Amino acid sequence: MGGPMPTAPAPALVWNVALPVPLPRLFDYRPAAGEAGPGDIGCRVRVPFGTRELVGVIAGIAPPDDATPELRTGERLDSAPLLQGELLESLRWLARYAHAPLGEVVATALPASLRQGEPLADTHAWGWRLTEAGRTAWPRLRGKPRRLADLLADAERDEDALATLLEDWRGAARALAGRALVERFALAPATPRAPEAATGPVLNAEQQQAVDALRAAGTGFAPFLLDGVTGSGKTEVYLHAIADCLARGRQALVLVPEIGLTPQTLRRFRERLGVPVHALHSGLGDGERARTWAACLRGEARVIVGTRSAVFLPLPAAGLIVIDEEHDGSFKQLDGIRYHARDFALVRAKALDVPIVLGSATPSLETLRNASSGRYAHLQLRARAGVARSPRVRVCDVRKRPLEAGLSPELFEAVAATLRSGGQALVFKNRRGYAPVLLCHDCGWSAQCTRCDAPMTVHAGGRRLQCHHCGARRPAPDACPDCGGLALQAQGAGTERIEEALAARFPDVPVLRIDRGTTQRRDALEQLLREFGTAPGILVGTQMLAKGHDLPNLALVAVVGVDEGLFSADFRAPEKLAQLLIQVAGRAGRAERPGEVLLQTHHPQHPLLETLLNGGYHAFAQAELGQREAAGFPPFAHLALMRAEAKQLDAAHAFLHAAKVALRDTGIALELHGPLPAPMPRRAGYQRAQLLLSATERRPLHAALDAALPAIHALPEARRVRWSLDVDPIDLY
DNA sequence: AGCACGCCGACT
DNA sequence: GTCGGCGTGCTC
Repeated sequence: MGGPMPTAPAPALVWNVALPVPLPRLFDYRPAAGEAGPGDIGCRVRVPFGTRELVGVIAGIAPPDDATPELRTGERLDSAPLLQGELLESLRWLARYAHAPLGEVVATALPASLRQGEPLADTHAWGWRLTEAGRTAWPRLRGKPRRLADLLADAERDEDALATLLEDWRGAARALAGRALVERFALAPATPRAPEAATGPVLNAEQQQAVDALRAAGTGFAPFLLDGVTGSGKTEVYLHAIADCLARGRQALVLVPEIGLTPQTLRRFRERLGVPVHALHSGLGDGERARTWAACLRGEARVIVGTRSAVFLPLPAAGLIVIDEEHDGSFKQLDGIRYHARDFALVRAKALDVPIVLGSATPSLETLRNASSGRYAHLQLRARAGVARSPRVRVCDVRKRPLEAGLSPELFEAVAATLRSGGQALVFKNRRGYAPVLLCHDCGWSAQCTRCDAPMTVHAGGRRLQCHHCGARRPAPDACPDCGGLALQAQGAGTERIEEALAARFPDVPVLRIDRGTTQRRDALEQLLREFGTAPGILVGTQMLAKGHDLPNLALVAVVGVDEGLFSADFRAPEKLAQLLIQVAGRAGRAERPGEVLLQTHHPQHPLLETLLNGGYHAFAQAELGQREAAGFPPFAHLALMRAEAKQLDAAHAFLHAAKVALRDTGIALELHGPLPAPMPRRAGYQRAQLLLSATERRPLHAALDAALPAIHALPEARRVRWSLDVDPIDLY
């Protein structure tokens, strides 16, 4: 550069660091000590960034770039890479696919403690023992500390053992540790206790064929669709495949939907596999999450059952990936980096060169198409395993019928008959609250949220209003704010009102409502269902009840909210409704007697219902794929949705318009729709608009985004809005 | 995204 | 006379 003498000699190599900031580039640092080398890639570093300090991951090493004004130094935190080989490469793939900075992708993949720079958790189990002082003092102790000390006087005990021997021992342990009478010490690497592997039921012919097919495919990358009706025993097939994987000394990862990771599921895996099974779900604390992550990285965790985020676990000895209920919507993350765990799992399986099994009774249309095109091997289980039989489905035409809380006389009668015969009934309505709308019968006024373009939902038996989109709450008015009249009426029915109506009609049996309002905590649902038992009774609930949790005495499933799903603007609504109906119907008739399903609708002749009922899910899927092809929707087109929100609608529009111009200027052929107002144009006080990108091939879509995004990031309009890009959006909302 | 710098209103 | 509003500019 000529000029004055440089202050420090330029290092031979610098670190290219991925930082958790929404800037689409890496940042260069030089090591505070020593030389940068290829072994640093995947290690975390703590670096100064502007006025603050951040933790990032070394994504590369390179000679310093002359254009970079001045280098600052960073401190390496790991002696060995945390992200190595396949995982780091897969995360790079995800960053390119989502058009997101690698640093943000890495930040979503790492557990919080690692993201903050804490050392890799140790995976030791912990034991407790008496100290010298404790040996002398314990006979003088009283109460719970005494009982703990008694146990420890016999022998050192690990924490699992203490938990079974003495309830709430931790308080006592902490108190005694404070007086230096007991101490905690590290045991060998944690091995959650595993019972002896139990043998499962004998497989039926189809299950055996599926297991054989998985075996025959070998150990390399091979995607399978395990397409099996509810109750056909998909889990047995997974268990055999996992056992084979364990026998080869490899790790197995099982992804399940958010509500699928019940204690029942875990118990079944633990009992049958005879190895420790690690669970990873949103209810876990930071510490446990970090320990599971470390146990995976060290290869100590052999089987991991987890929800969406488990797809980011390091699997140095991977042998198999299973995605249960692959169609489930909870595999798609809706904020931040919008990844789809099923799709990312496929990428990882390919990179890891291991088989992957996608299981579902109602596979997504994308997956079905991949199966029929031969990209996935298609394994089918058509028969219900064991004694269970398929339920009888009845469509109940409610046109011109008198409804009470949205329930028809036929529905009440079916519930009554079920209770008389000693069974349980489930009434399913996909709307929580008391009623979806509060309406003035005199002037037509309805309660709207002040911050969203949406009506407020009536709650608490009519006393409270709540917005399901922004969470706003206020008491329901006694008189109409517009005309002062007293003719306010709750219109329509949610689960609360249905519960009320059923409880009034059937006062002698328990009526249990299950929705987000009644089950805040993770184990609350378990607890409620346990108390509900198997005696005659009525369950009322939303989605939450569509699967999981065995209800052996469930004889009737009545679906009340069918019509809302039939006429939704969302192109995936028919698919979601069909999956829901099949899943809910699958809940009935698990025991010896066939169950009954009642669908209440104003549109008994709707093609979706006719196809689904006469031909089953696959007939529906065929028809729906035809519709998607005709309309140019996925899987026959690839979409990306650019969303923008701002206090002023103009700002959101101006940004999206500028982005559209930038995309068009790339010269790459692409369909651009918009900017359009979002389906709910105002939410939580923000005006929202969107731009839809569509192409028949994936390549031009990504090429155009790659070419245009740097300019879009730099747009002056971008500073005045909050914007995001969702590649392969799950819905257009 | 943070965070600092910078230039205009209602308070001790 | 200051505390603080959020516009805009930058981060190796």
